[in-house]
Amino acid sequence: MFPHDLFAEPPAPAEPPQSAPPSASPLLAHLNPEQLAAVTLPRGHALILAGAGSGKTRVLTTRIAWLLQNGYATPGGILAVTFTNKAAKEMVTRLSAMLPIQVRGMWIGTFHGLCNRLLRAHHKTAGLPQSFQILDTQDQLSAIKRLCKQFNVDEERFPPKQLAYFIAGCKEEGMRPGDVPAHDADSRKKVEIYQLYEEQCQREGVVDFGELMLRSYELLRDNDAVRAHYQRRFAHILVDEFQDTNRLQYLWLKQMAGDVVDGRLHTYGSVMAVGDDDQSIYAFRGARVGNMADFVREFAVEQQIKLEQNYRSYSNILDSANALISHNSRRLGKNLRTNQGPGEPVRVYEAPTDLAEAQWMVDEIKQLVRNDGHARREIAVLYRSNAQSRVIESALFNASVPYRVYGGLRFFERAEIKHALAYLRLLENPHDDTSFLRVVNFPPRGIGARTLEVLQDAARQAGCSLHDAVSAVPGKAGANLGGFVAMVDVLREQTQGQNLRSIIEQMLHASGLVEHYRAEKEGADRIENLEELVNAAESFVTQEGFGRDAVALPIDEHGAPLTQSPASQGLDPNAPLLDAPLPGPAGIVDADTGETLSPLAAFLTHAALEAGDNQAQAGEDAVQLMTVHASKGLEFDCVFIGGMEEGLFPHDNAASDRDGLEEERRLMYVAITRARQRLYLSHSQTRLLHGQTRYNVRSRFFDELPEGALKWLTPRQGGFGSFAPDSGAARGYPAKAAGGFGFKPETFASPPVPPQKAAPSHGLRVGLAVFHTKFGEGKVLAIEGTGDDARAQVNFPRHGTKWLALSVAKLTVVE
DNA sequence: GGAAAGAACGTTTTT
DNA sequence: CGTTCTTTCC
Repeated sequence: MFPHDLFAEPPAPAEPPQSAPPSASPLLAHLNPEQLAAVTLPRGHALILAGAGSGKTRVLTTRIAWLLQNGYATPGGILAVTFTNKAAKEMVTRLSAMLPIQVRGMWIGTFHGLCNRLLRAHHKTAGLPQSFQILDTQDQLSAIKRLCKQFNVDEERFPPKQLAYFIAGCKEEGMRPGDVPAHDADSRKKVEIYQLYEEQCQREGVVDFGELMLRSYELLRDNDAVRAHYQRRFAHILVDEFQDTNRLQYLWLKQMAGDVVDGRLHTYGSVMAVGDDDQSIYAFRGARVGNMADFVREFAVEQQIKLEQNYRSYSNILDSANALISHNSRRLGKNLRTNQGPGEPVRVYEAPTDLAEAQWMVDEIKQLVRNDGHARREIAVLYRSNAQSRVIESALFNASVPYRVYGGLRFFERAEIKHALAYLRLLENPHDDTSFLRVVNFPPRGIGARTLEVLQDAARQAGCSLHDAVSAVPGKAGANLGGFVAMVDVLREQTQGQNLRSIIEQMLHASGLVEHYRAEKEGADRIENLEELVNAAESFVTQEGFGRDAVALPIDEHGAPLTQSPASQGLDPNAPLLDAPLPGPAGIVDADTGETLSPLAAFLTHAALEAGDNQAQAGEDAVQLMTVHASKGLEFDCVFIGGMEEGLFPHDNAASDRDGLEEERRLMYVAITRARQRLYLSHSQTRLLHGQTRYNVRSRFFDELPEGALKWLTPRQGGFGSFAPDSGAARGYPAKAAGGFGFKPETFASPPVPPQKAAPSHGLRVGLAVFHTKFGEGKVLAIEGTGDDARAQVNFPRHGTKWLALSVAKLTVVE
């Protein structure tokens, strides 16, 4: 443990000056005044509101470089947290380009990656085996399903997916089963399952993503010596994408930064949080924008800097983004500006069908490439939901335009890779029942559901893992099981002490995986992936990925820093900074024993925390297709945003409450601000969704864009556009039907919707104003189905958007 | 134990 | 409509 008196106080770093020094350093050249101010902030907590395209990452990395270069911080004193591995990598890359310093001593990584380091280092204190395995979302779900079967949970009433969501949600809020308020029978049952799930994970030595965060939070909270060590160590904590932090991550940061005494937070280092409340688009998975306000209050933040200069887009695009987002209430307030001219207008296209919309996109894309010389990789098509990509893909395919779809399965999530990893995990930890069950009969070796039931019963009776219960199963089934276990056990023996490559190769052979896929018709790709796994392991060992982890824990058994880089001795700004290899063994070090994590365990950790990228291959010149969410942080010369329709964007499931609608608007804001030069928005009157044709009105977001920045490529028709814009109250939208039909859809070429196969008996049309006895006046947004099944989506100013069965609801058309 | 037919479901997603 | 999971049947 860490006796307090053994903490050698690090040499007091010089205080950052109260006023910024002249930007003589080349580091600070080309920064605008706001950026410069942020980079050279004096000691103390700060919130940087960084608008889209305002040089956020640049500020963050330059800040770190500046602190180091001027001796205000040592590499060991830096903690920089991001959300994605990509962002962490980029920070490291940029930093190494700025300073000839080894970035190894710094803790730069994702929340989960850093939590993993903490837990490996202090696994005993945290109550975990040193080589605990990490469950990804898939693994977690199968663990829950298994639990439900074992305890006869009614999966109708408690769908495992929902339970997984519930458990993850609890952990994100920092709640253990005992902390969850449970007033009704249903929630009590859920909490009970949560409790059982935790016991199961603990027994098997596995942790899920939420547990990684929660467990390390508790480690800090409950262990004064550990907490004190890190608090003293990290003089500068920097957080990227702060608007995306959930409650638990905020609590974690607070523990890292200081202690609450008498209700007031006393901190050691300085926390710099960088974020943009307007780009908060992950509330649905627990992100709390409110953390920004809480941070300002609880940390008594005095320095708030807004980065509002945008270096990305022409002003027509930026004005559109600004105008749109101004319709949100509860903003911290920020307005992007640019020095560039207006640029091209934002083009708006209305298509009769989703097919036609896609065709229009393809035509425009071809022109952009042929006439304007844009690279295809600089053109992106963004959409709200993945289902929309299909039509666009086929249109691009038919026109032989190369394209690439982002998202989908990543490398380490592929079934064959997960199987291989399961075998490897069993080598590390035979009691990992999730992995056991995954591969016990894959490739098939005559172990069926019946046998496994018997085995699971036996294991439960004996209170042991499946591995240990195998001998309790009699007969031929038992023999088969015994064969499997023996194979894994022998493999473990044989590969002891061997290098990673040879371990994996032997596993692939002994498990029969390769042989199995060789016999399969579609197996060639899978075998290729398995070979790629060997390569991935190889490069993990040799490349810097493992090198970075190698110094994950630079402290010895007394808690003193192990890092003997010049940095930890206090940095001489004039001394040449060395990039010498660090002393000491490779691997993550145990804080108590000095033991290092085996390369295999480290690789498995890497596989769980970094699912591999699903990026387009560099060098490939293809049009980029992705969801708006996936586009965050990226930028393109030309951006198409399709499906700009009520029900899609804003999405049905989000448009009913104000918070949901505001998040949709932020999503649209993110989408718009991806574009550098050209922005194209489109919507379609009809769209095939779930096998049914839907009739959609164009999105209300069009009415929130500045008319002067837009160019309508098709005549505007009645719809949301003809209503008075809302007067602040999001719920009051659309205000009323007055003037809504000044334009007669019939006067234009496009057919009225819905098409008149047989005149619908209800006499409703999209866009009509209707009256409901209970909800009052509303506007028809969409109509689905025919006859008795027909239903209409109606927006009522005071009751929100509702789907009404026309055979039941009493609707009258308002003249 | 495995292939084939049927049912269910369909916002966004990183770790 | 298309995918994925489940059930069914051999």
